[in-house]
Amino acid sequence: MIDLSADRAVFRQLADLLRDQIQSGELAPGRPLPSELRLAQEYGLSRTTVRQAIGQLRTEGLVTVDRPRGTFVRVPERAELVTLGRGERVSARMPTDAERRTYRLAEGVPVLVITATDGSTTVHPADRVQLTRP
Amino acid sequence: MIDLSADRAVFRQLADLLRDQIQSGELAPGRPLPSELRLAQEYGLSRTTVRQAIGQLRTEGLVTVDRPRGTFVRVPERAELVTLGRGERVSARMPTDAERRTYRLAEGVPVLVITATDGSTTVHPADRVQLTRP
DNA sequence: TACGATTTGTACGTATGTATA
DNA sequence: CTATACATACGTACAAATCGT
Repeated sequence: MIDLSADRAVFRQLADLLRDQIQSGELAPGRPLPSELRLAQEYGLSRTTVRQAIGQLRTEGLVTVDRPRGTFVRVPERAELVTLGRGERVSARMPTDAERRTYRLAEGVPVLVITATDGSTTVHPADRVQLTRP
Repeated sequence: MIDLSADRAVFRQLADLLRDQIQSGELAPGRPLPSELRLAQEYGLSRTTVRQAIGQLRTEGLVTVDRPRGTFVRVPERAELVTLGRGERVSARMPTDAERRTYRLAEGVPVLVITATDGSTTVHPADRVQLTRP
């Protein structure tokens, strides 16, 4: 399970375990993770360490927190298709805290930035938009 | 500066201050942030709280840590142009921990995922690739 | 309505390890 | 060799919101 003497940090090992359960479907989208206290007791860790592990999964966009109801496996959003115009360029980056609030972005969700030929940019939440080239 | 009685968490207020200094150019790319201990003393906070603030900026991709040299304002990478093929679709997401290691991605950097018409996908670091539609 | 239990968030502290200058 | 700086991991305490009784 978790090897205290391993090179890899304990909280990363716990994140790995939970990520595996999510990606294997053992923890399906919408399902709650065990509470932080539960995980701490289960694995004999401090709550701090458990929170580090869950924090890792949050930054990866794999789980969302509904405080104080619990932490849940993220349910994929329905993505809207946006057509890319001729000459437009696409990049992606993480939003700032302010952008996250204005776009109501969940944690661990990047934004797609489209730059038009005139230099103007538009920003799209990456979990709700997919770009197409017709 | 920092208002302990404010609604906004102290570590978020500190993150806001530092982010402002970065975005205004007061803290230019490549420049080091004050050390965690320094910031803690400067603002009368615990090192834990300072680390939370810096952690926020790390997830936003604004700073990188070169341990134990210090924490630095991220220097933008030179982006390679990748042409988008007909019918291809683009999305973005955060990499897992394993992907970050394989692609040598810095923290807070998303990946661009291109899905071809046959369903195959290719992954590009979002800080080194920009997509074009000719 | 009221209360208590649960759960996550914030903030503090300590100690130790590791790599760099 | 020493000092510095970030990483990990433990602990405590309290706040805030939700939920069931």
